[in-house]
Amino acid sequence: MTEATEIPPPPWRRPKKSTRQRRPLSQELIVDTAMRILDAEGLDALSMRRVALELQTGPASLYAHVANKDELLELMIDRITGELDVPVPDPDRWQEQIVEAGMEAHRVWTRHPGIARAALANIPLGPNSLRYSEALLSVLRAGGVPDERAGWFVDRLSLYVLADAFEDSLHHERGRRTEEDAREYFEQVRTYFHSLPPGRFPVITSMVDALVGGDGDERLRYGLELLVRGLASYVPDRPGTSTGQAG
Amino acid sequence: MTEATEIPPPPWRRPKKSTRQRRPLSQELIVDTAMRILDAEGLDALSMRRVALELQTGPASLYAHVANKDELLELMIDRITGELDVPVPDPDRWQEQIVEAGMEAHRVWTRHPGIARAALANIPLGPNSLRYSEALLSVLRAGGVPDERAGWFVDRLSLYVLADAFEDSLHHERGRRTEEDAREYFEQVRTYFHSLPPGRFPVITSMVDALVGGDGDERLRYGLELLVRGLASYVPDRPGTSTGQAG
DNA sequence: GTGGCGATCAGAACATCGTTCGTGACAGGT
DNA sequence: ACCTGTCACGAACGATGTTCTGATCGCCAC
Repeated sequence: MTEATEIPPPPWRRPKKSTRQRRPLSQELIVDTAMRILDAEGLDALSMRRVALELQTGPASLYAHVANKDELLELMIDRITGELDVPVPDPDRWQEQIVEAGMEAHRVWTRHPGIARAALANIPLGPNSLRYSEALLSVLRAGGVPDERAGWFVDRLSLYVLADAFEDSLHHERGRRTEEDAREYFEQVRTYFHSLPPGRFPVITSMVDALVGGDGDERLRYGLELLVRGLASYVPDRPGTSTGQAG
Repeated sequence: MTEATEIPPPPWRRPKKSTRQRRPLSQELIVDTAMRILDAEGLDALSMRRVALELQTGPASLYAHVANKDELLELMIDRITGELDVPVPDPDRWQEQIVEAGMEAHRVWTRHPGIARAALANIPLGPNSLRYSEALLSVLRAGGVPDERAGWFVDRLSLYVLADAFEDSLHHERGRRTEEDAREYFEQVRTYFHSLPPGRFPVITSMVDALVGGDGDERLRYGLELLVRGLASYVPDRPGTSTGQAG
């Protein structure tokens, strides 16, 4: 009948040393709870009220520890950035390392659905973000990329990765949740392309398969490879190294 | 006392031929009004209530002509896509043409602040979008890009351009509106980078200028050039053509 | 000319949201 | 033992998108 986890402590059993009876409610606890909601139900379900409810309190209580929802999101973003593994620079594999870092970053961002949108709103300056940027720049420098090219590259790279993650979350939001739904949606697009008048759209109708083929991961990787190969075209040749950029 | 624009027509002066006394309220009129609000005050100010208010009616009236806000946004997006100029394929200049097309698309999207976010949510299939994709694919085909590469490329390209426009609108939303604000913000970031401990962030602190230099347009163009040069590395050499992709 | 019908309009309401106001309770210093 | 200031939180404010329910209007058949 009674739930073991819910009953309040008996009044005669006052905790000694004046431990607060009220739940101590800290910024960290709020972020914890928000992360749990985000991961389980997505950004749409993450409201201040929802977090407060989960903590069995009112919405106003949160504002003592967090300025507003935007600040809460920023705190969450830096925590997520801490999940990113940073590669150890290997001069001979810098292109693969960048591509793999991009793939992994995308994996991490989509694991917390919708938050990528908030990550686009600011230049990431938290400690974890700095650590991550430092690592990527090290990989590029080891690869012989000139500084002026490398600096902007990490900016463009993370913009691209975040955008793809955000796009995924938007599609998710629009009902295309499972891999099956996505396939079905793509199939609709394919048949629509096939139904177009070839006279007016000669190119599209002649390359439908090239347009709708491939899943999200393949497209993501392709874009990363475009960026990296583009960057490689700015790298002066080192003796004894073949970058394979003319293919 | 009485305002000339507000007084109703006198009852005895009934318009002939049964011209509707009520404003005829059509889908096109709704999109017109929504575009006006969007351009003047941004996506945040664009609510169904605001559109209805502008049309001197209630919010519910709009739903007879538009399924919901998402559909209204889609209609606006296709109309905006119609503003995009399409290049005439020139095989010798395809790389510049793609870069310029990207720059111009970004200009158009940022002219309607915030709407890029909605454009990311769906594969664009309206008539204007198809016309635009057809044109870009023609440029790529003229340049000798293999179909499998070209198909995904337009997808990645528009993702990148839309993401940059969306990012701009987010920064705009966060108060960094004028060119002056942006410069000030960048200056803050520069001094923050300079204040970092060089022991822990040797790479970042040694290339601050390369990180924070340049304005939005330069960065946008750089990313476009990365993508195009990356794509060029997949294009088989044509005799008598120098693509300049090495160094 | 007139009656009726279907499309169009719009007021009110519902369930949300982020955020703020004001009040209450508790802890620690004096 | 009182006082003070910080923290907690119910209630409320002004928004939002959308739906329900009538009311109203124009057109067409008769």
